[in-house]
Amino acid sequence: MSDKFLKPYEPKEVESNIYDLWQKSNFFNPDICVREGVTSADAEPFSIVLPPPNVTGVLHLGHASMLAIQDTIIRFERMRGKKTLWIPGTDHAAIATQTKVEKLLLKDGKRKHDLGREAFLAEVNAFAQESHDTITTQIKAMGASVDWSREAFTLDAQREKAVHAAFKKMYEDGLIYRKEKVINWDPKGQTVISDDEIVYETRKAFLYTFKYSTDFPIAISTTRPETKFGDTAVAVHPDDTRYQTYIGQTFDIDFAGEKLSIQIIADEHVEPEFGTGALGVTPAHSQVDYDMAIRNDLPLKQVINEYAKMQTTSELVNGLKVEEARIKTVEWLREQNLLVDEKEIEQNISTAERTGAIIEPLPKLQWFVDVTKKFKLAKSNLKGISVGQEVSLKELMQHVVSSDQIEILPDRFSKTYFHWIDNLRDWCISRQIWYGHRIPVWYKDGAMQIGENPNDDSWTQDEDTLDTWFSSALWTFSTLGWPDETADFKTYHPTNLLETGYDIIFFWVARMILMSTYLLGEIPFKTVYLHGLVRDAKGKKMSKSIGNAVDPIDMIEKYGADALRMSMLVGTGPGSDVNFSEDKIRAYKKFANKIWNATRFVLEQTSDENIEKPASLATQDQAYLEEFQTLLAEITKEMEEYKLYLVSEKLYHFFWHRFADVIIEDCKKRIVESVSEEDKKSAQYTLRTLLTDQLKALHPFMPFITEEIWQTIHKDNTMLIVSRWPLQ
RNA sequence: GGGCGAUUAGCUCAGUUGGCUAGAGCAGUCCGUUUACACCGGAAAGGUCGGGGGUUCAAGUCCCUCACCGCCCACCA
Repeated sequence: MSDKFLKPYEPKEVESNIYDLWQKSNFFNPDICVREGVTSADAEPFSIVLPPPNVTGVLHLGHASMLAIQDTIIRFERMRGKKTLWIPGTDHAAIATQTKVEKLLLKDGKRKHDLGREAFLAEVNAFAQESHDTITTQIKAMGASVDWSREAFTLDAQREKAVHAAFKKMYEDGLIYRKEKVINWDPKGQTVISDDEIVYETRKAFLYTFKYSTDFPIAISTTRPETKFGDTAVAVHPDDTRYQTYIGQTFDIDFAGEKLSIQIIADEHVEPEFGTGALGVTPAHSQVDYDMAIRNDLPLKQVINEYAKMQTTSELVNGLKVEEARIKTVEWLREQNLLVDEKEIEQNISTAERTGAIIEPLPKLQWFVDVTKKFKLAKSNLKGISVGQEVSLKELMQHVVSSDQIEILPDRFSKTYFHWIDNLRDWCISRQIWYGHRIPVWYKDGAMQIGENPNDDSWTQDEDTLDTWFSSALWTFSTLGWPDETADFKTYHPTNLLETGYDIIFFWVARMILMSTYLLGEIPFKTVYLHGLVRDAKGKKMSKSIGNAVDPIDMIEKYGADALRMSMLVGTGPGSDVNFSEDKIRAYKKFANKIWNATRFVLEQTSDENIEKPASLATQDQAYLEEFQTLLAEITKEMEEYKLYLVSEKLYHFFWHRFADVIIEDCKKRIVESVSEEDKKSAQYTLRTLLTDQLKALHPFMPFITEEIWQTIHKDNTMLIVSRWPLQ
């Protein structure tokens, strides 16, 4: 027996060595597994793409949980003999990374526009590289058996090729278009953002009721009087008896020096019970009003610019920030005796996810993906939709989930998904930032070239970049070499499992389904496993600014990666948030030590390296072995259903409370008392077999300690990582 | 306004398709260091499974309802 078992288990001394050993073996790469004969060439493939962490900094416990779940599943399938591929990578996370670097530069007094596009991007790339390196180290520390030879980045050359190909096809199918529309403008980030990047905040606001002028017949209500300089209509409900006589009339008004031409229109969307039942329509500065303007053919009048400042002919507010203009306007209304009422109300205000700025709706020329337009599907492996069939992107997204071609775990998120699609508007994909995939469109004298670089200086490329989720949406197949027809793509797509957080179901999961079904006529993955958020001990969301974020590396240093992994897995079902508990991690460190000591005892009692199966096993031993096999059968089924929260607990329970507490104690007695040589041999064989099989069964969950023990026991250069799952 | 989740031992949480005396970690009580393990073992204690109603031979588990907490979505300005 090795002397190392005489001391308590010390994860720090073994983990990095074991990871090196795995990397040297190249068994993370399925091609090597086939070459070395541990996986058969015609084995069933099993693939997962790692949700690429943003290169904005370091990994948090949520990532640790994600890596633990995926690695456990991948290791299980590898041990079952499948051709197993887990692709790692990172995400450039356009807005998030750019915002982060801008903040860092500002500390040195540097601004992005002073640097210029090229120099600024060099700064961002340097930051991204550093962040990438840290992330890579962390992924390794968790024991993740990803195939590093296939690592990808959402902004590298191969992924750019995919982005261009996707953009081109969508443009040619009329699904990508450029148009001036009212969009969500982030005045702080100086870019448009999509509907999904808006975060609503509840705030107190005043609802003002007033008339534009003394001779205007209808009072209107608004929380934003300053936008009224841009009004082109007043809308009332068609059935509202109070205003029938005015419908269709137009009023010319002097509103604090601004000439307004207000049409009275009828629109179903006006709520007669709210305020006066009359709505001042500001088509250029409200999404709702814009839609109303389109329906009623109203003119747009922009009075607020990109810096959230007024641009009016009214001297009263021109050049002021919107908040100042609001105060001025209300003062003016009061002086003119036009203000009828003001009251405090609660209001949902739109803010930008990344910068926190209040969104200013503005009319702007942007690129969009049309989600409702019908087109002919070019390729299809989808059940229920044939090649050439007319569908919309919305319908594709709905169909593959409602027809169970994609299963979402837990199931309740399917409902959330469908609801999102029902409310989905066209996806704004252009951004006025520098970091990201530049829009693959080139202009020259009014001509446009789409998707392919003309490589000619007389053409100018579009200044904007793409929404970061555009490239992420291609991830399941861009990582496999698409648009090239690679062997990897043919073998590993669709992927088997997508494991990610429920908070990005719209941003990412839905967009991947959109792109994959549209471009390939294939689902991107068969199962979506959504994990919850890791919160702090009190249930608060972890964040760096609050200072309650826990670094997984600290936990690994203290307790070992195996303990951290187990603590993230046991009892944590899909979709439920977990509160961080250091006690829980500590408990699994003790478990690792328990495994260590039980091994020591078994080795002491079974000194021969290879214990032969005795001619006859004691009845009791037979029962022990059968008990474990029964458990294994149960566990194997649950693993296939991704119920890791049950399996991990059951393995823990069996090892400690059956094997250590009962079986070892029983065998110990029989070996020490040695009633008969036959019975002793039977007990020894049982101990050894149960230990070995449990090491195998525990390996996907606690890969380091199990491999370390395996390496110590076996001198034949075999590795636990590619040993066979012990179910007979 | 709509939808969803949670409510189980002092604390943090499991409980798989309804089925034997409801589990784990931590905290806490008593005993134990005769050789696997004090990062331990043994024993005891602790729960009207949020309230109420219903279905069933049987409910923490299914249905209805109420309460409280939390999350997501939404064009009442």
